[in-house]
Amino acid sequence: MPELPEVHTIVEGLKKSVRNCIIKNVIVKDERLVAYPEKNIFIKKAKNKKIIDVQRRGKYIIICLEKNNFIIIHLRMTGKLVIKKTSKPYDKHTHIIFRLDNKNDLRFNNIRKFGRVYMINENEWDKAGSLNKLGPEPLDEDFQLQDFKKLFKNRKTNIKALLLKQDFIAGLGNIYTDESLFEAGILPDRKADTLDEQELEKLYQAIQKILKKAIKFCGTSFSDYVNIQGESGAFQDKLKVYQKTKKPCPECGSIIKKEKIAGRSSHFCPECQK
DNA sequence: CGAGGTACCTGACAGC
DNA sequence: TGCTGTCAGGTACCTC
Repeated sequence: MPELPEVHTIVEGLKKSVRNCIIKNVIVKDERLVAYPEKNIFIKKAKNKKIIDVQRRGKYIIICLEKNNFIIIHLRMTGKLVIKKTSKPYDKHTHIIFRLDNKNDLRFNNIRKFGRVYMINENEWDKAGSLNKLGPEPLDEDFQLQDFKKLFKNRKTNIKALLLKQDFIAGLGNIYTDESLFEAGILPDRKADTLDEQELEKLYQAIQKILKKAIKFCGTSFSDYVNIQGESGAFQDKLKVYQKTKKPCPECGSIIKKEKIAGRSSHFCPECQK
């Protein structure tokens, strides 16, 4: 489900709802989702630990526990985190339950079971998927235009594939790459080394603008909800090309096209994007 | 290293 | 109604 703005929204919700709670128990209904360490060790390590804070890096959710332990969650395609009263029955797709000390559960729902959780200490960042290999945060204040331009040195692949690579830049997924490329007027199959200085600047500005706007609207929800209380985001109403195949471009009226690029369906305006 | 394909899963929807 | 095929917001792993 989620890209950077959705994960950001979820993390903000988690800060309000689980900070200072103690994890009393963990119930794992499908151990495939526990990537590290082994299920029983995971449960043992999480038990009776206090949640100090919740943070985000790329699309990873980082739940900071006392004693420098961290629960890392990646939602992948269909993952959701919800707060439910402990007394409420589980959803069909609830696979991991963190039972808290305030009569609430933090539940990890995951239709397609692609999501993963990790439990690490301060020396185990390399155990949490590709968390320690992520590229820069696009909204980091220190991430300036010149840093963005530097990333493009010697990169020859198409721009869509590059923006989707989490070790190139963190947090962008299929929605926001398509929307950012439209905003910047760049076709998704352009080779990265053909972008001129002006186009790189437009793309840098577009990514910032789109992500900030999506965060403001609490992300994009299609059939799913986004935030921890089950409320929808609203950015889906602001999308200009993503899932607008055969609809008129909001800028020029041309028909929006969809093509498979970098293995993902890519939406673009053949007139506005060059 | 880069690029491209496939695997992992379930459900929704289109077309017959 | 029900079958089949395709598609889905992501990433890991394999091969060339």
